Amino acid sequence: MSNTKTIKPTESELEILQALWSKGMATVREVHEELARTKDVGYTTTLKLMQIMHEKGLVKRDDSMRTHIYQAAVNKEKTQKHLLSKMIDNLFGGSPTQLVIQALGEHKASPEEIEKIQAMLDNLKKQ
Amino acid sequence: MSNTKTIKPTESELEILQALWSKGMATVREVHEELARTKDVGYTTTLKLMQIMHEKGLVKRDDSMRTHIYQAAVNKEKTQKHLLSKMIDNLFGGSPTQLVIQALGEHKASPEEIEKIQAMLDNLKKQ
DNA sequence: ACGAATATACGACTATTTTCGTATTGGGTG
DNA sequence: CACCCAATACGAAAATAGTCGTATATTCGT
Repeated sequence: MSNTKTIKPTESELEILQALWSKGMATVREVHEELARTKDVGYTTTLKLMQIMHEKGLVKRDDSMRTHIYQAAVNKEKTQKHLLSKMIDNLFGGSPTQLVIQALGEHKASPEEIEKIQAMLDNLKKQ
Repeated sequence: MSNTKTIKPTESELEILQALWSKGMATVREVHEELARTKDVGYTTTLKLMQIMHEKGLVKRDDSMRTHIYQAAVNKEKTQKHLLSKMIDNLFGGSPTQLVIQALGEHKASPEEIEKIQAMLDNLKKQ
């Protein structure tokens, strides 16, 4: 009960989370410059977004200094799984298998990767 | 190519598309009753949504009769692949394998489904 | 033929997300 | 110290999504 807080970052929030996941810790400026590479957006927009994310608990920050240092407060894998679930529900009629089949059918995987998945499946079958 | 149109249905629109994909053709009433099974929403809300989707070109309809008949105007597999690709790029560093692993790790698949995926992987390896 | 049921159209209201302008504050530099 | 730059705070507009009430039209049963 305590957790299971609905992780539901918006599209823009996800972009910021990605930047933070890859950087670990970062200032608003750094995150903004990362976003600005692919998107035309103002600095204060990024700032505001990150402030809102802080209120929502999506990011943590150290504001003991004038320039605040942010980091993600939500786990990357958890977030991935959550959004994956959403997609499975919304788009694949609740069937993870359908999603997997589509993903593998469309996007080429190397033999090594295929082995990796097969190993995982073998493992799953044993349970 | 008439395509390259950004397929970006909202969450509610996706629910409706799912109903239409499974039914092929359906009235607003039929779609609404499908949605109402899992969601508390008014009939006119569903109607309005479907009208908007019609304007956007997400659905087609035959309005030659009083009760209009709707059907999806976007292909299911294409939509799935499109959104899947986006997610792989945005959230899984471009690695479909990572996505597959997450999906299988979180969501239980039945032994039959596992077999199905394994068969597919075997097939992929042969190429 | 009339009333009930059911359909569409459409406007408007709410909520959420995204955007940015402007004010203010804190430091560093000359 | 005075000035300038970079940073945060904050309000509010703009854009998008979702909701539903109500008006109107059509069909159907009796």
